[in-house]
Amino acid sequence: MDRVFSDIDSNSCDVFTHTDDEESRNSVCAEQSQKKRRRSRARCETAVHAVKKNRRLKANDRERNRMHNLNDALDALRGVLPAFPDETKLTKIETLRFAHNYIWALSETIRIADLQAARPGDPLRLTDAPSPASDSACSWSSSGSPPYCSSSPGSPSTPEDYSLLPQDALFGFRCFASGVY
DNA sequence: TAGGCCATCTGGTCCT
DNA sequence: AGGACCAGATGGCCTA
Repeated sequence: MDRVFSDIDSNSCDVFTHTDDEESRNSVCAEQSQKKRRRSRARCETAVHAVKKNRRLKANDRERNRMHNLNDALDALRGVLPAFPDETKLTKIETLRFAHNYIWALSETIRIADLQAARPGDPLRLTDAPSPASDSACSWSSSGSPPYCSSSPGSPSTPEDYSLLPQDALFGFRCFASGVY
């Protein structure tokens, strides 16, 4: 902000410094010069204000557009996530958490399918599943939002939960992201 | 009415 | 120098 003032002062307002010596030599015109200076200063200040205001408005506009782009991306993300017809729109944080968990569920689906393909006829054991996320890896946000697992997002917390995988898990993760769990 | 969510404004910092 | 990004502040709207 101070940069704006210095820019103006060093360009359009430098008349203040350049006229000082002349005024001291011509005392008759001192009062007139002072009035002139005050008017010039007032003009400069309003000009500075206008420049500052204009830059601010432009910055606000860019910021608005940036946030709109961000919201468009979130809408696109909501669009590719499974949803029920009568469901209310996911909030921003829910969308991000659900997407996180959804990706995890899909990768688990692929992994289990690969295991079954590699060992046909061999029933999948719980020991084949990855270690469930420890409770310490999950945290509640201060706002009371649903828990979020940083290590293995949305991964079931108990071995029994793996019975949900893979298809049923998607519903569970949705509820998880929405705080229904 | 309190709390959650959201849009917007704003000033600071970093990057090109 | 100007734009992008970020975080804090503020006010409006909605719901339990």
